[in-house]
Amino acid sequence: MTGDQRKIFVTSALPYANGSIHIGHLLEAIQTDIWVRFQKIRGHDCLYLCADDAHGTPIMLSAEQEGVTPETLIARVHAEHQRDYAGFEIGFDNFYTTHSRENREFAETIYTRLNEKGYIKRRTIKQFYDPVKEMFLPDRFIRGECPFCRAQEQYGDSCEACNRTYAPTDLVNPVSSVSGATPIEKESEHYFFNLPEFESVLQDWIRAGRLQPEVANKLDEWFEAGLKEWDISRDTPYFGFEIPGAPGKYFYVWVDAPMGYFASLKNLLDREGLDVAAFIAADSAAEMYHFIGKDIMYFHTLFWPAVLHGSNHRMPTNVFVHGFLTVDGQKMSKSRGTFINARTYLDHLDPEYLRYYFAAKSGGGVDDIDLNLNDFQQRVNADLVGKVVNIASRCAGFINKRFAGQLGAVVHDEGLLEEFVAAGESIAASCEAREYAKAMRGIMALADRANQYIDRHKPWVIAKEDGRDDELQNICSTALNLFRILIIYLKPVLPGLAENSEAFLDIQPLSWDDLSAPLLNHRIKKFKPLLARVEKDKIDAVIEDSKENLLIN
RNA sequence: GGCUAUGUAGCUCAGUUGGUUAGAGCGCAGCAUUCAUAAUGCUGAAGUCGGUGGUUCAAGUCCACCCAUAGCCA
Repeated sequence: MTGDQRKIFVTSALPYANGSIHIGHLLEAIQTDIWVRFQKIRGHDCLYLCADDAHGTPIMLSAEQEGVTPETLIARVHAEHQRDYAGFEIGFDNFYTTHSRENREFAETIYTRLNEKGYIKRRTIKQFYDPVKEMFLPDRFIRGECPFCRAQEQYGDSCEACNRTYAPTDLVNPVSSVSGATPIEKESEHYFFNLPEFESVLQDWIRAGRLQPEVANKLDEWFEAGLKEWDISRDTPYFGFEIPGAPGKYFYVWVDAPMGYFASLKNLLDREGLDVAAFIAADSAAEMYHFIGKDIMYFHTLFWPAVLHGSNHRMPTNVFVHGFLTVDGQKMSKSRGTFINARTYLDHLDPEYLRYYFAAKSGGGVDDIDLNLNDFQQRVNADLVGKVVNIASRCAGFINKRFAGQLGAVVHDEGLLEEFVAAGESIAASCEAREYAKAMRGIMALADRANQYIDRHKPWVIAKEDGRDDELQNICSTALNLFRILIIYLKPVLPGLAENSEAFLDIQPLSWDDLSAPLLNHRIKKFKPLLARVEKDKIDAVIEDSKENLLIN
């Protein structure tokens, strides 16, 4: 650990304000939160921003269906999202909304700059229109027969049966899913962002950045196919920000969504009397990272960097792409009860289990991650309760009962303790690279070493022999110090376990700097179970409740 | 349909630029132990590395095709 303090800001993708947070969202939020907590515990200045993505047609229509204003809807969902994330110990520095004053300012100034530089073009296009509802229809609100395989009830952009894509006008017998009317084609003037003009800038950015190889490969494909202009406007009625100087035209939700990262940051910094420019100006020295799912790469690796560059802002330092979550090897399914909402999980299970399990399976790549429920239970119990917490559990009794909670004065095995401290380097490197699975394997290998150490010295035998009190005390104290080091390493993943452990050891919050200073001659508290085991019936209850939610909705 | 990925022991995953008998954890079996939330330690069984062909002295690792899965096609 050096004195070079980095200035970093990090985001998770904005959840859409039209539904609940589910474990798929949490995969990303947990991966991000672990990284942020890791940076903080290492002494860096790191901010974690997120917000609700509150605009677009689906939200407008949902609000209408409920008979409330979109503002009412998104305020309710915002509160719910905040609560759910907090339940999983996601430590946002700010969780804001794209429907905010700050975001409107960003959208307007960025657009105005792009327009002044000639990056915005206008063109009239033909689009499906619902004559009953009197609105243009997004592709997913048009349904019909697939032109290729003739499957019924397919969306306007692609067929779920044969997986092919097409234009909504190709659908056979199209129907508006808003009103049931047959849509008609209608002309409208749209605004386009001239993405192709940024090709060389983006190529440079990609070469300079350190994108994951899979991501770079995908980008190559898009470059080879040729970049296309991006339609950034939508016609009224639309819930969003109106485009300056264009009455009745609104920014497409994906235009102002990433700007929401900045809005959230600005909202936070304004409260603290700090200037957002230090983070977002073209010459900013701060690092900026986006954690996103593989489905929204295009927006974050092409549109967003181009928009930033075109409007005189800095570009992202990197974009970290992860895969999707499957449950027991399959897509999350409402009927199987594996479409698990954050709230449903929290009703029965400790968030730390999921945090650990996701960490144990995150390799830093774009492959999908499977939540295997059986493996989940066994892995969490074996690793966290059986290995890590057990170290404290099996030594604390001796210290408490025989030495009134007082730790020994001498480290019984200096070499082992040094080995634990030294392992921090590679664990930190893995965390930095988001290879949490590797980090967890390293930590569990240390936990094995600690248990072997206890087995080798058999405190329960020494305890029965006269005149060996110092030895007993020092062995148990050493093991507890090994445990303390493991807790430092696990703290970004398991803040709750860390907090319980700090209370048990009766110490201040641990940080990476505490590694090399062992606890000696120190009085600890009575040991209480630091983490309960995962019970099978609780997992079953989550699945059952997830099925029930299906019936209610 | 095109593209980018993924497919390794029952389960979840590692496998660097191709090179001796393919690794780990969980689970399982046996033994030991009883300090600990039936936790721990030791030993062991278990894989024709998705399939078929090919390149090579040598391929889980390279090439072609095929199959399955995920995402993207703005």
